Amino acid sequence: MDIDLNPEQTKAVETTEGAVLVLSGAGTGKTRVLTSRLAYIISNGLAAPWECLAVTFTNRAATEMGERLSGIIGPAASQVWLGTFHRIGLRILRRHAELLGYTSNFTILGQDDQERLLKQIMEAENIDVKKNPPRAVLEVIQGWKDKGLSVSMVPTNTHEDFLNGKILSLYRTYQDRLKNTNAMDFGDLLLLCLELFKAHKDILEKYQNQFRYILVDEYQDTNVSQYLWLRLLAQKHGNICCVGDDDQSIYSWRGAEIGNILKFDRDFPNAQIIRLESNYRSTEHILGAASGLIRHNEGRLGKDLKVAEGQDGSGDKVSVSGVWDGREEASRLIEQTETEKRSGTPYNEIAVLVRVGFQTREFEEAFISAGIPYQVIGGAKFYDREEIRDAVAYLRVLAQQNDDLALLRIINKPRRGIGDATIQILQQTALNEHISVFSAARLLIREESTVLKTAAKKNLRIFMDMFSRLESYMDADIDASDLAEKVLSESGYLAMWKESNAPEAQGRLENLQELIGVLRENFKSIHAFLEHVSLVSDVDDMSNDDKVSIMTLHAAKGLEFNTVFLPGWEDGIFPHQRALDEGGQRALEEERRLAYVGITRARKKVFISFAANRRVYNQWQNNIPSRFLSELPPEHLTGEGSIVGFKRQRQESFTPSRSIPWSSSSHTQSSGKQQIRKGFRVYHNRFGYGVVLSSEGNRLKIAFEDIGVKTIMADFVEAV
DNA sequence: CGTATATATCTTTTT
DNA sequence: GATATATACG
Repeated sequence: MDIDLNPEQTKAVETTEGAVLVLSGAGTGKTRVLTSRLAYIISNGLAAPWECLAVTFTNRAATEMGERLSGIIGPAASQVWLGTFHRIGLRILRRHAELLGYTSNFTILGQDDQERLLKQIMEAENIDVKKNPPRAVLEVIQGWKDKGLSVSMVPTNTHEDFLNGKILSLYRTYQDRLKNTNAMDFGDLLLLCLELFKAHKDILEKYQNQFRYILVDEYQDTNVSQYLWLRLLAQKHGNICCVGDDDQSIYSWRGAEIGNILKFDRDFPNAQIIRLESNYRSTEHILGAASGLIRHNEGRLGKDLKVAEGQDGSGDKVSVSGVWDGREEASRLIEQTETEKRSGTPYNEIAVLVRVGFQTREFEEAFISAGIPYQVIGGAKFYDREEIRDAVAYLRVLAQQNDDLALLRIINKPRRGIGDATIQILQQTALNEHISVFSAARLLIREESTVLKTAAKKNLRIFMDMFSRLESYMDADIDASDLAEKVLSESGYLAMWKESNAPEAQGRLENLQELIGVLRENFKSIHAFLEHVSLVSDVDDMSNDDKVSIMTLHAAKGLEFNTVFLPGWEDGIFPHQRALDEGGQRALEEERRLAYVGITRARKKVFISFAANRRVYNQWQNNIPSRFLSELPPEHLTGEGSIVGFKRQRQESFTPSRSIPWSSSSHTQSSGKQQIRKGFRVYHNRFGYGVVLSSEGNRLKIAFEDIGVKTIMADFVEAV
C-alpha cells in the first residue's frame, strides 16, 4: 500500500464498503486516492479487476488513472472497467444493440452531425430555421436527454411555449431518424443504457452483480442521466465511492446537477463523507486568494484548503495588473513568460487560461512573433477540418452504409453530377420507404426504376459501383491506413484537391497525409479509428514537449502548472456577458467557481490581468475590471501594470474618461478604417487594384485594373 | 448541374 | 476571419 498517504486519504482508500463521498478540494491528491483505492481493492482480493467500474469525465483523466494503476498492480489494470461515462455506456450498448433495434456497428454522431440532422428534419417540417436555430432546439433535446428523459417521458406541459409545442414531435422524429440510420448521439450513450436496463432486467442484473465496486471521478459534474445510471448499477452491492468538489462544478450548461453532490447523503443512506483539505499543490497566497474568492458563493458544502504539512507554503503574492488594451496584455504576458523561463521554469510548466476559445488567438500570435513554443489545447480541432471530416465520412459509410449524414456529405464530393435535384429525390425516397439513403440509391438505380432521369441515374450508378469496389477492400485483409489511402484516391477525393488551385489546397492535402499517418501508427481497424474520432477530443492529447499551454479554463480542470496566467478578467468577458444577462445568481456562482478552478491550477505563481479596451467581434469595447477582482483578499495580492490599482470603483471612474476615440465614430462600421470615397485607390482581395467611381451608402462602384467595373461593399476593399 | 461571387452570422464553456 | 447560404450566370 502507498505509505505516503495522509490519514484522510488513507481513510478514503480503505473505506471500501458502502457509499462514500470524498470531498476533495483542488490539489488534495484526488487521483492518488482513486488509484490507490482501486489497487487496494484488487490487491486485497476484495474484487477481481473486471468487477471494478471506474468512471471519469475526460479521456485524459481515464488514461492517467489507468497508467498510474498499472504502475501499481501491473497488467491486471487493463481489465478494470475504466473509462469515461460515454465510453463505458458505449461498451455496454455495442454488446446489446440488437435488443434496442440497432446493430452493433452503430455510428456515433458529434455535435455537427446532430445539428445537420435536426436541420434536415426541421426543413422537412417547414419550420423556419432562421428564426429557430437547430442548435437551440438541439439544446432542449439534449437537456431532456441529460435529465434521463426519453421521448415518451417528457412531461407534456414543459414545452408548449417553444415552437408551438412542436419541439416534442421534433424530438420524436429526431430519435426515429437516428434509429433508422443506425446512429446514436452522445446523450443516447447513457440514455439508451437506461432504457436497456429498464426493459431487460436480466441484463441489468448481470452488470449489477458484476460491479462489486464503483468509483466515480468529478461527481459534481454528473447529470441526472449519469446519476440514474450509477444508482442502478450500484444497487446490488452498494459500494459506490464518488469523488468530487462542489467548488469545481463548472458544467451546469451541459446538464450537470450540482445537486447530485449536495444531496449525496440523502440518495445513498448511511453514506460516509470524507473531506480532503490538505493541499499539496499551491502556496499560501494562491490558496488564500482562491479561498477568499470562493467564499462569496452560497450553498457550498464548505471546505477550506490549507497548505499541507511539510509543504513550503511561502511564495509570491498573486499578481493583478491592469493594462490599456489586449495588445499590451499579450506583450506583458510574453515578457513575464520570458522572465519565468530565465529563472528556471520550463515552458511546459506555464499555462495561459482563458474564458472563451477565441481569446487564444491573440496569445498565439504573440507567442509566434516572440518565437516562444506553445500549444493550444482543444482549440481548432484537427477532426473539425473540412477535408478530415470528408475523409472520415467516406470511412463512416464504408463501416456502416446506413450512415445517411456521412453519405450525403460525400456523395457529390468530388463532383459526380449528383446534384441537389437527385439528392432531394434520394432523401424523399428514403423517407417514404423508411430506409436509408444508401438503400434508396440502390432502389433507384435498378433497371426498372424510372424515377431518375437517365443522366442522373447513370451518375448515381457509377457512384454506387465505385463504392462496392471500395467495400470489397474491406474484406481483404488490409490495414486501416492502406484502406484509407485507397479510398481517398479511388474516390477521386485526393485528386480533387490536387487539381484545385485554391490557396489552401496544399495544406488540406498535407492534413490528409497526416490523417493517414495517424491511422498507420495508431489504428488497426477502421472501426477503432472511427470510435476514437467520435469520443476523443483534442483536449485529451497534450504533448509533454517544452511548450507553453494555452487553453480555456474548462479544459484546464484537472491540470496543474507552476505558473498560470489568467488574462481577460473584465466584466462581460469573465464573468461572461451571458452569465450576467441570463443566468442570475446561479450562473454568476458558476463563473466564480471557474475563476476558482483557474487560480488553483497554479503551484507557485498566478498572474491575473485585465484590459480597459479590447476588440471583440471586430469592434472596440471598453470594459471594467472583473467583479471577481474586488473579491480577492488584498493581503494576497500585489498590483502592477500600466494601470495600477485594482479597485473596481476607481476603474469605473477612470474608464469612460479615456474611451478609445474610434469606438464612438459613427461614419464607418469597420474599426479604425478610413472612410472610402469617390476617387480613392483601393485594393480588393480577389480583384486587385482599382479606383472608386462613385459611392452610394457603403456600396462602391469600382473600376478595377484587370476586370473592369464592379459594385462592391466598402467592407471588402481597403484604401491604398 | 456547376461555378463564382456576395453576404450573413457567429463566438461560452465539451463528452 | 472562417464558413454556410444565397444568388447569378454559364
